Amino acid sequence: MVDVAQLAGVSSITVSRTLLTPELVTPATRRMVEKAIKQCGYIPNRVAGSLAANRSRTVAVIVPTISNSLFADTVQGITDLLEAHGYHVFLGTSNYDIKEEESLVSAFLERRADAMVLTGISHSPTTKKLLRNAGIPVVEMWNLTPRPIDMAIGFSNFEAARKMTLFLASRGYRKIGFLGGVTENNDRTRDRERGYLAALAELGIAAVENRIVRTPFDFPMGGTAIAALLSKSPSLDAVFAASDVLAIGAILECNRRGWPVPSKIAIAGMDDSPLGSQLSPKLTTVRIPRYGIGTVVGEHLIERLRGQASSKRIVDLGFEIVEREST
Amino acid sequence: MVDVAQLAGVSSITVSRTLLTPELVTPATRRMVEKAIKQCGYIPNRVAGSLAANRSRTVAVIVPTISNSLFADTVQGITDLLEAHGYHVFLGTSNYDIKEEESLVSAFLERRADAMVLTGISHSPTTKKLLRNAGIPVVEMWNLTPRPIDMAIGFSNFEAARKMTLFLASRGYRKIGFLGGVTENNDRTRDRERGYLAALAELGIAAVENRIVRTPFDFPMGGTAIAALLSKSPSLDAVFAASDVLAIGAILECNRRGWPVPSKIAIAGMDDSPLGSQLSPKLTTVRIPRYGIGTVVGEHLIERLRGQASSKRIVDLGFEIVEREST
DNA sequence: GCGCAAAATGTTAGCGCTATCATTTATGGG
DNA sequence: CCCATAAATGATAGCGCTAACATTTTGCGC
Repeated sequence: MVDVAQLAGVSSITVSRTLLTPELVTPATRRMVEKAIKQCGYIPNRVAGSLAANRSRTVAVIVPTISNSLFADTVQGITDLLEAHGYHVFLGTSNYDIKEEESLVSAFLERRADAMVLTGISHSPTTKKLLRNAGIPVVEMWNLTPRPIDMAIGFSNFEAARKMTLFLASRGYRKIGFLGGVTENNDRTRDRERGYLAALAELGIAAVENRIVRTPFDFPMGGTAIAALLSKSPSLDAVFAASDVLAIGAILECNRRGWPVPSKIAIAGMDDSPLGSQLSPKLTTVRIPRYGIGTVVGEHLIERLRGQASSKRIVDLGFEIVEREST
Repeated sequence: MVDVAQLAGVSSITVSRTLLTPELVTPATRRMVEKAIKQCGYIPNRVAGSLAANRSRTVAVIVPTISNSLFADTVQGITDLLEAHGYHVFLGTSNYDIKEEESLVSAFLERRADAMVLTGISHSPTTKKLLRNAGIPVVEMWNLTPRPIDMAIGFSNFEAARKMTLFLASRGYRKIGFLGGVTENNDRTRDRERGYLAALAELGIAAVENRIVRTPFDFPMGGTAIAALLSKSPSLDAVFAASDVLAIGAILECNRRGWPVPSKIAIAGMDDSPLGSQLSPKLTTVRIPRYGIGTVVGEHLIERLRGQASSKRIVDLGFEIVEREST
């Protein structure tokens, strides 16, 4: 930077200002400096800048996985908004493990991220403590809680599952099974299971443990799980899967076995992944504002990073049941 | 850090050493310091550390997208290896746009990443210049080139497509269409198209432009594209899709329309995405060492970051044709 | 207990930038 | 043309850490 300054015949602080606050520099000077920067091939050192300014212009986002494209839209939404405001988004994946999440949070805090976005509301006590002490904006997304660390932006996974179960009942299905995720450390899938059970209770249908299967989220497991479910409870007339991945795997397994969907067994999913509408039969599911969560998270962070008190600490973005052919 | 040092009754450099090179500190002192760290809730400032040490213990990885789970395994492979060696992986997505890639490269260089991993071998001239001048290890992955910026680790997309086309011919198919990606800025899909054409030439089959459709990689486009292809060239007996996403979309469309696969039309894909083996019919495809690419990239980077000259600058990890039911 | 090498710890300077305040230069009204 | 004010630029210090070297302590053979 000193080289650039000399070449442009100004002091280094003017170079710094040309980069950070060009409106404070006379256009003529600015052009000189910009020319010198190009000539030197100067690449600003943001590590030094972050240290001096005590801010990194960096926001960390932690999602459980990127193997499943579920969170990709949300990350895109966050990125689109924040990059437009000069922030850089760093992505980490926790593999649905709160210990891994904790170590990511530490890593990002050590690198002085200006804000942090987590997926879900289940975190280790250490994670929560670290974030409360960090004094930076924190968003928990994809689920709601009355007592967020700082902000919660998402939708009620409980209500979504409850409504879908009630919807299945309204279509005449009574023996409704549940294909759930592994609930440990996954509050979204846990709330979805709770929603399913709550709906059954409202309907006066007894919950039966062997109508429930819990399995990791991947396509083959969806197939395995529905086969297991129907062999345990052959009289089921519908299955609600806590994730489209499982629902799709289940439909494909039914196709392979020649079981007609929905006449033998109705299948509903959740998340509205793009593949669902391509299957035969097309998948009934719950649409979630995946990209919207991202943009709203971004907007709130920008507000807070500008020092404004955020308008709302808890934002419910809702969901929508999409009835297609599989129910 | 000064607080920690005082509390532990040592100098700050000892605290630093306890964190960086604990083997240089007496166990007793180490325990004191660790206790003091815990007591203070001290979080090391790696921004300052990076500035002082002139290294960030950070590796940047740029992939085209995370919406398609294709690259997720590779990223996981890189991450698994590098985290084990104390490096942190930062992920960026370029959306198949070399200008976006360029700005990501700048952003990562400004943050002084210790190494950089790019997907593919097509980059803007500025990107290449920046990276050559940066003096850090650079890997281009998922494709090969005789003249990499620094290292290339992947497989020959050309050969993979050529072999698959020849394979289709060996099964008796002669009128083979091609479902390609958008070749602009995507060297992998471009090489795959070239491989398809080279195979046709070897077979003495004339390439026909209306047996080729190029489309963005998503499931619905696979369906649209195969319908378009068969309406333009109804006599096709096979289609080779440059990506499983398209092949899967195509098979689902055939299922919807009641077109039997492979008896009416055979369909082959490439990438071996997990969904392919769940479809009816199961998808014939090319298996690619997705995770393996990641680990090999990681290994080579570690070597280089330790200052060793890398064993090889170009690594061909190969591929494998997986014949299933769709051909 | 002495001397010496090795191990452990400390001192100092400086990484490259920006915040803060100081200074210089332009602007414009009387 | 002067002075008050604003705009533009500069000097200086310091962000929190580690590299490099300096010093002290320990261990050990004799």
